[in-house]
Amino acid sequence: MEKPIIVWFRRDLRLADHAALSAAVATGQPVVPVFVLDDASPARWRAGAATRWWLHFSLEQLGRSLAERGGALVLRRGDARQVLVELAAECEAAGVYCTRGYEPWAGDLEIDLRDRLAASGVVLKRFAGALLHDPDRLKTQAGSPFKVFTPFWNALRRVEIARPLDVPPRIPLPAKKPKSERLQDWKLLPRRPDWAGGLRDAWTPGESAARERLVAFLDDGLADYATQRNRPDRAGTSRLSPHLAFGEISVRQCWFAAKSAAGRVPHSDAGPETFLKELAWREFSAHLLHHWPTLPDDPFRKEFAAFPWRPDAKALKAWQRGMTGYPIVDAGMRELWATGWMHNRVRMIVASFLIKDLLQPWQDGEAWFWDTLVDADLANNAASWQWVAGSGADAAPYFRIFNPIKQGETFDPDGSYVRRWVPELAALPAAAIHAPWLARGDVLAAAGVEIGVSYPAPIVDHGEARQAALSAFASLKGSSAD
DNA sequence: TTTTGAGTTGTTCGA
DNA sequence: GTCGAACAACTCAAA
Repeated sequence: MEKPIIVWFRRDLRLADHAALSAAVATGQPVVPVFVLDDASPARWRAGAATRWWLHFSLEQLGRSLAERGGALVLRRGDARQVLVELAAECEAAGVYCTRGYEPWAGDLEIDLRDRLAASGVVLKRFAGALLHDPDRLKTQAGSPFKVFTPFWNALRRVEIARPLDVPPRIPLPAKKPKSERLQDWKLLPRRPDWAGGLRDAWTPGESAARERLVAFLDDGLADYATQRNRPDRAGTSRLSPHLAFGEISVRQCWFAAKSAAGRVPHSDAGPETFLKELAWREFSAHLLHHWPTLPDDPFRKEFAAFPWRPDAKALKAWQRGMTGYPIVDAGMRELWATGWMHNRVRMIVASFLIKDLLQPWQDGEAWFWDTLVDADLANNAASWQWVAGSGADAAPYFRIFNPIKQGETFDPDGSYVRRWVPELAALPAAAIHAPWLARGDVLAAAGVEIGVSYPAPIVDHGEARQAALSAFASLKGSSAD
């Protein structure tokens, strides 16, 4: 009897463009697909609550897709290294195949696993698949990793990106099927209270939904993406982020799909170009994290370690709950809480508000996003928070402080985004909705709004907060380096 | 080695 | 109302 190959699924919950799975099938040997619920990652970066919700359904889908092709997904819990060594012995596997991970702990974990498997004669093979290109092979002419996006982008578009692979038609079962735990027993879904109703309404996890989302976006989002992506009141973004975060669709599939769609939109390439650039930002963040593993915890620019934050549990709580008194900020935070996702433009606004208006450490915002986002991705999350804080690679300059009123008026001009997520302001006219505390008394009364009662008064005065932030950032200048 | 040009997403102020 | 400059230097990447 031929020895099986174990395919270790991680953040690559798909069958298409899965090099490890395709290679395993190509050996002609039986295949044992396994997912290990691994809490070996540092406690701070364990899967958050929204991530666990998504994972449940994504695994359910993956199991079904494998079964349709003759395979059977095995679920196990524990330290992945130990679990995989045991499973390999149990089913007398010849090898373990997986997609390489780039989180700070992933490399060491894979090497350790390789050594442990080798001790019992089992080979570990790692395949690329999480990114467009190998982070160790995209360097400046001087041989160092890029720290600035534009040259990174120029270099990325010059390299050849591997074409996506097809789904293997059949997944051959081993003669003796290894035991699997039951997904329900993992208790990934919330109960008492079941807060996931908004997530269920907003999302369909899984590979086939991911592919449908991509097709729908190419059809009616891509052409106008460059302008519409900034409008939280419209469906102008791709909404692919959670699917990408779980690897239900690969970034290479997205890349090539957008490129070929671009050829069909000859009048303008701004939309496709902007989308490719966004994929490149994801890539840039992943490469940064690969080369600077402390990115999620420590400021990339060391002088920011001396920043005079003013940690304040009440301010943080008001921000988390969407009770800051700034409608565009509160709308974003409530959209996040309800659906596990927030529009990209609004992410920048709420992050700028937490960091620069409330002077809360960016790590607190990062941790909240990590727990609440269905698309939580260590690299994107860390790099983006540091970008807003000004402490990151190629970051926003410190004097760039978003004005939450102006941002609301520009990107949610008729207030429909705010009305949707902050219903207590829904009856206000557009002219008043982004700064209700400035509205005339009769306008507020007619809309049934009482500032400080039915909706909070602004937690800070933006003008004053802006000045305080500018001087806080200016104070860094003198206190450099030591 | 030294030099040079450039650097995602903003806001405010004054002419 | 519109427009350009200032906001702050500094580091990066390439020539």
